[in-house]
Amino acid sequence: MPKPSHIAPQATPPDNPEETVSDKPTYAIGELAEMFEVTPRTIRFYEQEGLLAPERRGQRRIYHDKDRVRLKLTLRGKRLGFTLAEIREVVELYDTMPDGNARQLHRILEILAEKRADMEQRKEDIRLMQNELDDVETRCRAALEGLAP
Amino acid sequence: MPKPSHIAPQATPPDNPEETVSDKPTYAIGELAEMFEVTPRTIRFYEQEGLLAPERRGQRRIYHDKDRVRLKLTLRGKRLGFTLAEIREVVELYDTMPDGNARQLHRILEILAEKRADMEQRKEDIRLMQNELDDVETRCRAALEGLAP
DNA sequence: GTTCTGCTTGACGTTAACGTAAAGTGAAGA
DNA sequence: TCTTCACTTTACGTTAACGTCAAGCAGAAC
Repeated sequence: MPKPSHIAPQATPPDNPEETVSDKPTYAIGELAEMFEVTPRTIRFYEQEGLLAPERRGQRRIYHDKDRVRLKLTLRGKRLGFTLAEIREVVELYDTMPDGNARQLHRILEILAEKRADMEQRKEDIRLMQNELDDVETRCRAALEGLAP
Repeated sequence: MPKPSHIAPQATPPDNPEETVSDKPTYAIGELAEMFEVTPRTIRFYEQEGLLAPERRGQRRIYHDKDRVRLKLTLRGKRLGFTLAEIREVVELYDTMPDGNARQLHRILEILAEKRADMEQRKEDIRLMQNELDDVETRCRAALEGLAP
C-alpha cells in the first residue's frame, strides 16, 4: 500500500470529485515506460510525433488509461512494421470520428480498407514464412539423421 | 525471343553444357529490380549485406533462379518487419545446413523455434489490429448514420 | 537546509536501409 | 567510329526512431 499523501487526511471527504480515493489510475512516465519495457525517451518522442497527449500537472506529464491504451496500440503497430506516421494516421481516426463530417468519415473508411488489405498481405506473408520454416526444419532434421543414423 | 549472341551460331553443338539453348534463366540486375519493384541499388545493398552472392561475368552480376528466390524471401522478410541482419541469419541457415555439424544443426533448430514464436506473436498482433479496425469501422458507420438518418 | 529521485527540456549522436550523384566500363547498334 | 545503354564502383546524403548526455527543477526524505 502506498503511504498516505501529506496533504489532507484520507478521512476528509473530497470537495473535488476528481480526487476521490478510488479514482481512475494515473501513471508517471517512468511507470508507463517500465510497464511496456520502453524508455521514457521513447514515450516523449511519441508525444512529440503526435501519438500521445498526456495531461500536465505542473511540468510533469500525467498519463491516464486512455494514454496507456494509445501507447499499447502504438507499440503493437510498431511490431507490425508500421511507421509512426502511419500509426498516427490510424490513431487520429479516433479523434476525428466524433465530430467528423461525412467526407472525413468516408475518408476514414477508405483508410480502413487499405489497412485491412495490408493485414491480409501480412497474414499471407506469415503463412509463406511458416512454410519456409517448416521446410528448413524438415531438411535440418534429415541432415541430423544423416549424421547419426 | 532474344536475338542470337554474336559468338557462335545456334546450330553448333555447344562444347560447354552450361551454355545450352534451353538453359536455366539468368537475370541482369535491372531485370530483377523491375521484377520485384525495387531499385538496383537495393539489390546491390543486399549483396553487400551478405544476402545475395550472384555470379560474376566480367564485371557484371548474373542472377540465377536461386538468387531470385533469395531476393523474394528477403523482401518477404522485410514486409514482416525483420531487419536485414535477422533475415541474413535465416538465409544463412540454408548455406550452413548441407555441411553443418550437429551443434550447428541444433542451433538452427533453436533459431527456428524463435522465429516460430515470433510468427505467432505477429499473428496475434494482426488479430488484435483487425479487431481494432472492426471497432473503428463500426463506430464510423454509426457516426455516418447519426449524420444522415 | 541539503540531498536524493524522478522528472523536465534541449541538443547532438547513432543506426538501418537505402537514395543520389559522379565517373568509369564494355558491348551493341547507327 | 561514335553514341547509347545498362551496368559498375565510390562516396556522400537522407530519413526514421530513437540513444545519450547535460543542466536544471521540484518535492520527498533525512
